[in-house]
Amino acid sequence: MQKSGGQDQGNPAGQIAARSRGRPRAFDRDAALEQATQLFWRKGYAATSISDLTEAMGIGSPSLYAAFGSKEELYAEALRHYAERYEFRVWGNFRAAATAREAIMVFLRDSTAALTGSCGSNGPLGCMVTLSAVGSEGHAELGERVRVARRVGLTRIEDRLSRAVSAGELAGKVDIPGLARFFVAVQSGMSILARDGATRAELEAVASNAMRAWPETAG
Amino acid sequence: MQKSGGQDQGNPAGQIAARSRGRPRAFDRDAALEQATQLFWRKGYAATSISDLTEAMGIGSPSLYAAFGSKEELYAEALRHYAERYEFRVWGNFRAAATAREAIMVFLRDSTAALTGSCGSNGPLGCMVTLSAVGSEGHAELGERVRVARRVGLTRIEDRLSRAVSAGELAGKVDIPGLARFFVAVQSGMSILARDGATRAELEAVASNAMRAWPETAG
DNA sequence: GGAATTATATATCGAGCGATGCAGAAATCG
DNA sequence: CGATTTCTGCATCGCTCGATATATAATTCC
Repeated sequence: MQKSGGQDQGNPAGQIAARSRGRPRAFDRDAALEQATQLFWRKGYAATSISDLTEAMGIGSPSLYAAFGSKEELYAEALRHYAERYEFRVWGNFRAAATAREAIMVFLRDSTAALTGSCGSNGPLGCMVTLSAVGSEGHAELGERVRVARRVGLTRIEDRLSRAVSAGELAGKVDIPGLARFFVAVQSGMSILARDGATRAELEAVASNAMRAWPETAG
Repeated sequence: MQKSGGQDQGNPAGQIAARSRGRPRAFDRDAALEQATQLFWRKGYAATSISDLTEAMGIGSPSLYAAFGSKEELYAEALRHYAERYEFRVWGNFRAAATAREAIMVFLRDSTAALTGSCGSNGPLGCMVTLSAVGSEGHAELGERVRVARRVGLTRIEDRLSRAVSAGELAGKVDIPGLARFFVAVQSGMSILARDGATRAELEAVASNAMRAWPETAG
């Protein structure tokens, strides 16, 4: 439908791309994308209008369409931006943890901070990916992207738990996908609690309770 | 804004109201409300248009406005309808359970069926109340109704757990609001998993894992 | 039957939606 | 410099949104 090309401004390593000719863009594309992301994050896809976006981004609609193509493409790029800019708050320490149990623990604990905005983030409450309902709103392609993003988290946990089985930290009979889905479900539930105004301390209690479900090592 | 009165057709006990004069309504109001409920449930408030609604309900827009007042009022009534028509699938056995532990267990187990449509329900996947984002979409009053509905579930569990403390089933030192919020979070997370296509068996595994977090009676 | 009352069907309403056409401004290239 | 290229601001496109005015059909009351 759209001439998808665009200018591929998203260069891989933050480098300034080869200078194009013609009039230069008058706004900071990344800053505008950040504003759009937060708006989609807070209000969802359907309830966010182009007017809302252009006002928050401080640009006119032709500039928006020149830089991002369409509302759908902008949302897709906002999802990418969100993953790059915010997900490390939840997954950063997860990767570095020595044991799977600690990994899950910091995953849940860091989530309490990220979801309630207690980590210095200026973002809205809850997780943009978890709370997105764009797939149910009649935008199948975007919905699939969101589902994939959700599945990434599940797979990360599954992989970490599988490694724990190999390392003897978990018994081989443990249902790894089931356990992984449980922890993902807990974090998803925390997103909804956060959006309803739950405090970080309240989410900490949820996380502590969830950790009690950790399988007995039966040592 | 609107002349809110209407005809108060929702009589308390399913009785047929005193026959009004004039031309009778040509459609079944409850059946139409059921259709509207399922549409809001599946697509959300913002993404559901009046055209969608009138088509699904099989009526013209003037009939919709005569019967329900406005889109917002229709959504509010759909929430009420949803609570009356669907919530017993999740909470019915909860009330009858002998112990708090069994109550939570059947609450989660019945949720797996209700959320995946495995209970003979023809409804969409997931919970309409849990997954609603109407409050973030700029409709504060509806958002508050949804938040209240979500809080009802939390309070039910809190009350049941408190009774369990009184009955000696749980130790007095247990953080009841925290434990209640944990189980609510698990069920909310199951709603999102269900909407993403999780099977009932997968949700059963989530429920089983969650039950392992039940506090030790330390007998 | 005739008057009064109420619901429906058709055809819109103004507003806002997502998206563009166009002319001018601002840069690079020769 | 002039030619070319690209972006921006203004105005607006066609469309759909939520919501109604109007005329007609269907019922009750007398």
